[in-house]
Amino acid sequence: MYIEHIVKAMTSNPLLKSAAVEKSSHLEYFNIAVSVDCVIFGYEDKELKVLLIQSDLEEFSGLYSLLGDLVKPDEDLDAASYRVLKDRTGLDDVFLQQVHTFGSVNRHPSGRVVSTAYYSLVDINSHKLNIDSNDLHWHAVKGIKKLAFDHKQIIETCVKMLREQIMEHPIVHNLLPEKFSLRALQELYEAILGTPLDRRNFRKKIALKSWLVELDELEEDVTHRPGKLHKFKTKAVKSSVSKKDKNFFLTMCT
Amino acid sequence: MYIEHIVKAMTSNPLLKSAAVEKSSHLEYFNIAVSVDCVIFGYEDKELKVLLIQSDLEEFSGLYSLLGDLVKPDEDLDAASYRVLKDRTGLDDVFLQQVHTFGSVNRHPSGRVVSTAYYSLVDINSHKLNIDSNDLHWHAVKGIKKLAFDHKQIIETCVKMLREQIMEHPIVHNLLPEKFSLRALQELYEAILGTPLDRRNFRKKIALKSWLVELDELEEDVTHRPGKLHKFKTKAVKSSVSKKDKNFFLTMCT
DNA sequence: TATATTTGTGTATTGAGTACACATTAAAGA
DNA sequence: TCTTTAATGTGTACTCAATACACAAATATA
Repeated sequence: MYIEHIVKAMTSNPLLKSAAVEKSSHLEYFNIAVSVDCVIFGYEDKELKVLLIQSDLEEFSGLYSLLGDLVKPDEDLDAASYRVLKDRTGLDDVFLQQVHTFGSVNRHPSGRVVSTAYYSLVDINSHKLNIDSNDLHWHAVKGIKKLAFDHKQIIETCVKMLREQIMEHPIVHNLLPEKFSLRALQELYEAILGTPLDRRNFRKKIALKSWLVELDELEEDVTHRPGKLHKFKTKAVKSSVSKKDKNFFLTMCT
Repeated sequence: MYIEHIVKAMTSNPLLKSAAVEKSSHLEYFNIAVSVDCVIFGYEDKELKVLLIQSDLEEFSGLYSLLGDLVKPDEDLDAASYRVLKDRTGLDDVFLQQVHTFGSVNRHPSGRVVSTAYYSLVDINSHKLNIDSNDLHWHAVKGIKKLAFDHKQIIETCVKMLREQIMEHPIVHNLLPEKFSLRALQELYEAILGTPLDRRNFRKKIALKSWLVELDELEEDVTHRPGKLHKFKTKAVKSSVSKKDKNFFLTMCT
């Protein structure tokens, strides 16, 4: 993994070592690397998945880690996360949301790295998706046990954020094909929330959002009564990408 | 301001400059400084205030900025924010909440600094509060115009977060004296939310939270009918400090 | 044509959010 | 001490969202 190579290279760099030892110099304050980690969620087989890569750090041999990289000196923090996403998946028309910054001293075994976590939702079956390495794999979030670094905690934090946001914004639109049944949408919500939902109440709630349009088409290849297909309104999807104002708290007493 | 001195010192450091120029070296990735900025809120004269310091950067002469500092190589990110708070105010028993990390390339004129913002609520009139410098002043949030760096945006982001959280958690407890009237509490909420509230509905809503105990004492020194005094339950206050689980989103259909 | 499986729909209940008005209390001043 | 002033303290009606829950209609398959 790129970031790990670099860190290894740096911590063995005599210039840096001497700088770190030279306590009276203010240079020591630059001896912290800044990185981004992307929690890229997908959805397959009725499970929420996350894209992980085999760690190539000795300390974490056999473990997986998130996709991340050091931020370049002339690169905005947000831009770094888009670059990682683009480089790793070929996707660049997806929203990325900053979640939290992790900065424990010992979170990285090879040196001090402060990392900002972003999450994103991508279509595992998109034709645009282009996984660039055999080391990359989709893992069911539920089945994740031990990961490199503090990446398990990062994923947990992002899942929490994701759960908070899916009822407010139609961000899940690219976890499904363009046309989908309400059942498929409900299964997706259940997978993300990790809890079963009542069908009638779920439909009522979704209808209230007016995110969807009902099509004049039916599911095919199902062994039972087919459901009507739906798709997201382009308007709703756009607003989910740009809308950052969470003023749902303004449900205050007036 | 400490952070600004250091950054000035570093960007004039020939060692660093050569490292930044040496593009083939991975050392360049350490040429990003990591800092924290604390948005320390207070409450006085029925206004939400924030603690600012006069900037000593030439570029920002005459402007105020937030309290911040570079993170030390052996210091957790969260610990750095507590250190800044403690050094600047003498307070160390206050919660600090991470809000967002700001990482635009050009946000700092003297060099690349990625900064994580935290917010905190402190009692302006606490006897423990010990403002260590004459350059430090409380400013009404509403009246803030131009600040150094992107600090105005940082404050806006933190105010947004604060507004979201005050109805979920009793975090405002140290913006008021131990004993206070419901009117005083309401004025505080109005100041934070920037909107008037209905008295009866506010009381109903607060009562529902069971954060308060009603005392057998009345306000004094008021020129009208005195209200009953209240205080926060210690239990409620403790949970506001530790509680990080925002599962209010679990109001999902079951 | 019977069976299995899923779709599609509605109502009753509860609780929160909101709008809104009047009697009570204490202090201050005439 | 009586009147004025300015705030406290309280309850009801309406709307809307959240929830629990059941049955008829549609399709595929055997």
